[in-house]
Amino acid sequence: MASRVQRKSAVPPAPQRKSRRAHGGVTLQDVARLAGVSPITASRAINQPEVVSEDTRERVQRAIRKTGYTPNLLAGGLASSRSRLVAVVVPTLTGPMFMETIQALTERLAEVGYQVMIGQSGYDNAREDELLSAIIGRRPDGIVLTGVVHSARGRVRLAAAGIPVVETWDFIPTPIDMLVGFSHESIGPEVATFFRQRGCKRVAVLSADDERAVRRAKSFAAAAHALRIAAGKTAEASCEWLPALTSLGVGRRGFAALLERLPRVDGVFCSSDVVAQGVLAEAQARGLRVPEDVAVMGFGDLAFAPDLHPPLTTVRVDANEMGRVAADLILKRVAGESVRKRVVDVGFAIVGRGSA
Amino acid sequence: MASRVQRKSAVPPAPQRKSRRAHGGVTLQDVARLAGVSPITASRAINQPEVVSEDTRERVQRAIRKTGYTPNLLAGGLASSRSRLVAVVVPTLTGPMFMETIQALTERLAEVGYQVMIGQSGYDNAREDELLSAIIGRRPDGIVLTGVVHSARGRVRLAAAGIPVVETWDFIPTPIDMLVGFSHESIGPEVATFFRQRGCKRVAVLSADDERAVRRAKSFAAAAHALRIAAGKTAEASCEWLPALTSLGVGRRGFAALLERLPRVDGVFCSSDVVAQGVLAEAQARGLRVPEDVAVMGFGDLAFAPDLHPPLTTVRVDANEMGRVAADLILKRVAGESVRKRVVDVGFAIVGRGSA
DNA sequence: CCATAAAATGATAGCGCTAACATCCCGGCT
DNA sequence: AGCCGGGATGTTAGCGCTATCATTTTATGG
Repeated sequence: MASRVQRKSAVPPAPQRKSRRAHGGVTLQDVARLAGVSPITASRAINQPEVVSEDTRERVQRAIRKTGYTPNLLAGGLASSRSRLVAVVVPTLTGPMFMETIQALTERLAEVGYQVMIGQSGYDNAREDELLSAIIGRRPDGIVLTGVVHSARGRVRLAAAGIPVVETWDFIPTPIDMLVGFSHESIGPEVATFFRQRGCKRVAVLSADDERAVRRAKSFAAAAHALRIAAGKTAEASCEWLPALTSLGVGRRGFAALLERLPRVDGVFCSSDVVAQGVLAEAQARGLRVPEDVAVMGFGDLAFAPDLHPPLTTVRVDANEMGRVAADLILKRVAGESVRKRVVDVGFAIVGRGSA
Repeated sequence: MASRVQRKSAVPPAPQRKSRRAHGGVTLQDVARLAGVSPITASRAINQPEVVSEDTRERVQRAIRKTGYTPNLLAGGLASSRSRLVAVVVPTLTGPMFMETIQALTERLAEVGYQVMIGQSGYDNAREDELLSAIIGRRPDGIVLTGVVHSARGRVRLAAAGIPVVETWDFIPTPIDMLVGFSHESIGPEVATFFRQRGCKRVAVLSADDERAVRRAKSFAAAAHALRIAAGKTAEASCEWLPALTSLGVGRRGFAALLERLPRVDGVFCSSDVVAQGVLAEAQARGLRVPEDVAVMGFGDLAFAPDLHPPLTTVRVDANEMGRVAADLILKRVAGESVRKRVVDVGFAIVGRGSA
């Protein structure tokens, strides 16, 4: 450490350098001093307990308890380039669809000391770039996208960031990195076939107009048309669109509108169980019997589905599984293991209950 | 640029010191070099654009775009002790109750470049300490608790951490720091009075057994008893308890159990709209007319409440407002302004609709 | 008893950024 | 000319932690 220009004149005895420590917080340094070891040993006692001696570990633990030390994960993350953070992007927090996935993800990650950061993309792609900056800037160890579409620009940025990315709730041929989801396009034909087996002759779909719901709806309408059980003249005519943020009321009014247009409809595929619940309510209010007059199929198999009246027939997707697998994929990557199966199809299943 | 110590003996040409830069990431240094300014000036161009000259700002911006630089917020947070992170603790992610608050909070904070980190406490207090460590370790600029509780030890730790804390969804005399919520105890009497005005003679409460719901239920039962309109012999006997994680089905079966015990009940206060929905379903299945045979009151005024059949009378609390105010309180604190009103009561309101 | 490997600990130098202070530059005023 | 004020920019030194390598201590065997 060479001093600079001045050398003579020992007048300023101590430069009394600044200290930015405003926090008054306890640092690893303090713990180490109290335990009588070097900071790095204290660090090891915390993060790799197996490499330090029993005795040392004890002393450090005691010092931690005495001082109430909480490691600064920002500093640790900066030094080790492991932030122990995983970012999740959801279109919206309200709406039970993705919550289960996030919950499973959060729990799995919490087990190994990881936290989850949430970003809301909204259903428009406007603020997306900003959101990406916020996320990438935090240098998370992984990013989980809940089926969000992304601009080409966004996809490139994500890929370039060198952060493990898991896309969920969808199935596309070219994921940014990894993917765990299911094919929305495969659902339509299966549901259409199910309706035909149940004897429906004029089915329609009541769907939110967010991107994935639209794909389910269109594949359904096309299949129904091909099977000659579509209620409308064309596939498109058999679709009734709802705003992306659905609720029971939206479903209810949507069904009313659908009946207006296609009074003889005898089967409805809904883009979510919430919408289906609205259809059930409207049907009941109009004295339509379910499933005799109109069969109703939901999507999601949410908690309330089996308790509806009649119990809701619906398409189940394993939201939990997606969360767990997404967590595992990221953790595996972080651990340096290479992931062979970068694309996982969790599939779906039609759960036949009373409503169809 | 002074070379260092060695001068003679050019044998070891370069000490070839380690470089931990595994990321290959672009740093502020790179941007600064490209823009022809010092790193600190580049930093200012980003964070305090108003203090640098127009020309410099432009050059830095261009360099950022060219390199695809994304600031490392971990490093920035460490250096400035401002993490631009706010942690939220919820009992559970599923369940729509708190989501609206978190959504509002997230949106407000995103506007000013803050992110939200989520922690799940679960309804038991076991992992709480671990969760607190994880949160405090991240050095968030604020912590939002949905619901107070928390072990004495936890409260002390939070207070000691020196981080602004906002408790929400409750109202207690001695918050850790700040609070925005409403009094659960005040709700019971108002609802009881409402039932009496509606002419109910034998009311009961069907409630989840999480801490705050219990307080609402007990205050209601006590008030109903005092008004002599309780269905049970004692206040406690007028309560039917449900597990904390409620669903439509749980509410439905809970109501069935309640009817078993108190067949002549003519008014039910439910701990959430979801439970109320179950009650409505069960009533319908049994041919009980609502509100003629039994009046039903929910709690939360969730999105579906007005669309139920009959429309649900319920207690509304402004979940959005709580999120917004919580965000504002924290931001104000972060900005160094002192907060005079550290306790905000957002109140509640009974929304009379068809079910009671 | 000493060589040798293995285990435990320590010294050093950053990770990428910003606070605090220092310097420079330029116009305006005496 | 000389000095002052203030805006723009630069220098220095960390923030609190850990990767890397160096050193010390301990176990092991010949």
